[in-house]
Amino acid sequence: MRLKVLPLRLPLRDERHPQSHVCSACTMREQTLFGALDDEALARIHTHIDTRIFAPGDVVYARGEAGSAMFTVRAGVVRFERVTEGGDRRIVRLAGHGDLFGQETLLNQPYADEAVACTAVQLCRIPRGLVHELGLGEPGLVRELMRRWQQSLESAASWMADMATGAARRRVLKLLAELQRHADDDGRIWLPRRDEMGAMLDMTVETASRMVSRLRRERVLDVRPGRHVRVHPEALAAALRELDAA
Amino acid sequence: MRLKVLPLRLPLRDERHPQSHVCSACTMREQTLFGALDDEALARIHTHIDTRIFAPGDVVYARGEAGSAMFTVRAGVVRFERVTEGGDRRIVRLAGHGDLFGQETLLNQPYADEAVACTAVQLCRIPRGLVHELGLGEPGLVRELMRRWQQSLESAASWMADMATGAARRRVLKLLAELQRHADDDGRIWLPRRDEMGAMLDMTVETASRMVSRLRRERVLDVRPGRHVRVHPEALAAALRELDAA
DNA sequence: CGAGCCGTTGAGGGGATTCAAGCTCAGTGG
DNA sequence: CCACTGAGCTTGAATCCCCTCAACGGCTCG
Repeated sequence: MRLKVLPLRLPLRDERHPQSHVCSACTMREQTLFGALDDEALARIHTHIDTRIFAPGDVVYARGEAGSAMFTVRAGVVRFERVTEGGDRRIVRLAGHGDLFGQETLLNQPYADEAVACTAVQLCRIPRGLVHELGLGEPGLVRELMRRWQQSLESAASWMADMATGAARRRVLKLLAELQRHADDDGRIWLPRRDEMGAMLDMTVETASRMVSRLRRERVLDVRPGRHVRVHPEALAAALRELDAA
Repeated sequence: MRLKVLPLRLPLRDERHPQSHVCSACTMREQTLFGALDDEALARIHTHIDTRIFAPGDVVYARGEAGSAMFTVRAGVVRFERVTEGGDRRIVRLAGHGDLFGQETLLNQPYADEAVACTAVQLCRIPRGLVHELGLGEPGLVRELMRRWQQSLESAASWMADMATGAARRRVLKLLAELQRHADDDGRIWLPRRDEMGAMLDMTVETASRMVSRLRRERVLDVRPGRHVRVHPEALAAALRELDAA
């Protein structure tokens, strides 16, 4: 999956333009944390927000790391892992376009999970100092932060209900439905490696492979060369309906 | 499990005492949302916080309900359920002593899960108006709120890693370890009904029963008449270690 | 071109579910 | 007082789904 860098009307890292200009020109402004701020508030920002690119498999941060920034997903998919006492990793949720993560840094807490890029990923790195700079006095910002926190919580809960419940086939179908929400503009989705699917759905690579193969035979999944993967939405919906009927 | 009402130095609902007196006398003050507030701030509270009692099985609120309050657990255990499209319920996490839940009401959102009392439960009902009354200007309160949100998120993620991973025996052992954290003063724990364990751990009642029976034979669990259940901490720890070794 | 990673498929075994029966116990009403 | 009932728990037997172990093919890369 190739990364399409989202357009900014102004160049990044251009010293002639303070951060506020960059943010106010951001194509995602309405969807992000600072969408709630007016230009006047944005103008008070001096801390630097920069855009960072990660390749698939890159670690954004490690669990337990004492970072000092949180992140907004501009493009791509990020996963959050932790390792059980038994020693095998488990993926606890995903983040996609518009999602905020790493908020725990605002509380001076170390990161709770390991964040890993699934696809090519473009992130905005938001230093925690920036939020303090604006102050928690900015009510719009506070509210927006809370909204993000609740969103993460909701995402975790529904991940629990969808990806950790029922037979292997059901879980794989639910995962595909979720991945479809993160599809790119051409309708292509990121299909995890089989061992990654295993870590998400608590199954072996072999089982994951069998499920995928079967879904390909059933024309729910269309895997074309070069990791161009497509889902047939109707077929997927039909398969899910069929499960619920039983 | 009988509910021991936590002592308050001042009576509840006594009109002669404004809310601030009740809160400042609260035996849990340090652990709760308003622990961060000083007496001066507390004095500004006029909205009424009351204590509510629920019996096992009582619904605190339903999913989708447009409530107007959040809750702090003073005593007992609360569970959060949702129903999958297939129609079976799934418990996504628990809350115990000191935990805050229902925060989404601050965002004017309907409750995300159904909240049900597991044991006898004593809650503080905190109307959302109260937070607005204090204003989001109170930085200590905002920070405390964020901390709670992060706590819920962490709880959901670790629930995912513990209760939805591995073989049935492992999941049951992890559940017991979690329940032990919510033990009462006498060291007794709440042992869920078998179908409730099923909803937590995604297994059938029969499997849950078999696992419990086996743990009783192995002297990890001590079930005495009248729902007085005790865990042998060392035996439990040993059983968990044994799993991780394999 | 061999090495290694990733994916796939098969065979066999084991763990969880399914189906079924019986048990305990609290509540109810004769 | 005790039979009756139903809910919750337990146990057994058969089935099935998923894991384990194993082999193999395609692909990339040194």
